[in-house]
Amino acid sequence: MFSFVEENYLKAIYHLSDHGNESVSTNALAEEMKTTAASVSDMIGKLSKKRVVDYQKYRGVNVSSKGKEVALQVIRKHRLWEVFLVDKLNFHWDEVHDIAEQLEHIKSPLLISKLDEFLDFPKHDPHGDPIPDENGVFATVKKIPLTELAPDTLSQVVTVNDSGTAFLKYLDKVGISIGTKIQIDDINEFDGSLDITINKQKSLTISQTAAQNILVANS
Amino acid sequence: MFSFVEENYLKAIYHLSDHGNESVSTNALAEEMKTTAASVSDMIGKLSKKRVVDYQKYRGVNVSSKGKEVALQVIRKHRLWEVFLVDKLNFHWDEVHDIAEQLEHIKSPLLISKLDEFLDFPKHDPHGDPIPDENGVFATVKKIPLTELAPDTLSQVVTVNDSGTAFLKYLDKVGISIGTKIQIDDINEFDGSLDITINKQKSLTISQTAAQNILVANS
DNA sequence: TATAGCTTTTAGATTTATCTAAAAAAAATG
DNA sequence: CATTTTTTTTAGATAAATCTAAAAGCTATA
Repeated sequence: MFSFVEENYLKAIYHLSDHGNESVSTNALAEEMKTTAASVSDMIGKLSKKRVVDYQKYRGVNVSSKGKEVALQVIRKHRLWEVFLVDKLNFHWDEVHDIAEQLEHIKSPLLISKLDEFLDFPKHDPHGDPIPDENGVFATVKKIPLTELAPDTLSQVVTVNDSGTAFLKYLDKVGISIGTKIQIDDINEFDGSLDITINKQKSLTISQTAAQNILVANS
Repeated sequence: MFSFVEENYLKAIYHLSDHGNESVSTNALAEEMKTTAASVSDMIGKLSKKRVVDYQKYRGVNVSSKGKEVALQVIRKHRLWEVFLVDKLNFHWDEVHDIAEQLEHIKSPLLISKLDEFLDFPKHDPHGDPIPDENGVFATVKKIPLTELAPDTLSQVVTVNDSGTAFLKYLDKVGISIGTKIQIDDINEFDGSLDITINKQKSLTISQTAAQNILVANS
């Protein structure tokens, strides 16, 4: 079993190593964990003894395959709890990180599988980040512009193309953010604008230009 | 702020002292916490310095008014999470204690107030224990036999009178347990039997004898 | 390639919560 | 009421995670 602190280190190493692809320096990890290089050295030694990281002195550190598994389960829990907080408790997506940071350490595989079911097996968190399954596998989804989505198909916003302030401000105003669920109700042929429903609640019309810049995935 | 361990000690002292009414011996507390008297002595000294317990050497310990507040908030969180686990995630009421024991330490007042709302402001947990409000106050509810409940009023099972095996087995079979929400739909005059709906889902008829032994509170 | 400068590790302390063993205080009993 | 028994506290150690300060190892460059 791993302590909260050990889990947080594994998660940080996983992220900083770009999903385990490159090794992480002690200093980079110290900055991420808001601690000193000395503390990081200590902890890496400990994790290495537990065989969850690969480590050689002065050569940086990376997650081992076992460590990657642990990190992915923590990430899975974090993201599922974020979905719960936003979808069920009506938190805004930018308020949930710190709470999920605590909830991710709750130990109970049954709890997580029941939570997953309760949330209807979401594939992305409210920030649009993918949620690994119980085996640590990310669903591969292809992102398409909203203009290419088939009518009456439920999708979820994954990214936006145009990250200019004006566009983001517009999205915020109409209530679209990453993770928002969108369905196309009708296409207005004369100008290509779309009548859509967001989060199964609010209906509105958006221009073809806006729709081209909203990337969605079938959810 | 209090550590998980400190919160657990305060909760244990609150319970063993019968809601703060009598002082608790070091040994009793050691047994409850599954630790040694020496560890308890240490921790009591620490809690005393933080002014959350009243303590004189060799005289036992009790929660101070500040400590009682802390304990009641932890108890509130524990019981709300139990309601969530049973009502929303379909756990059985006897599986939830250990998970709630972890969830009760999550720090976020906003989370708890939103959870409370999401659960529809429950007054009792799935074991029938009352849930203190945000000020640590227990709702005073009067328990009445189901036979005396007004029709179409939502109530919640608090206790049962007849604790014989046969009756408990019957309740289990029809899906009634402590915490179950019950509404009376109709009273059959000729034999006093009741048509009821439980948890806003399932309808059934129970005998007058059974109803007399089910104690409910307006929820 | 020698060395200055940065990174990393080690050494030694500190804090929190625990332990065992021993001492001190209180309670029970003859 | 003295003494045995039980309870409680103190003393000293341990393990986890952290810190500061100093030593050791890399690396870039002059």
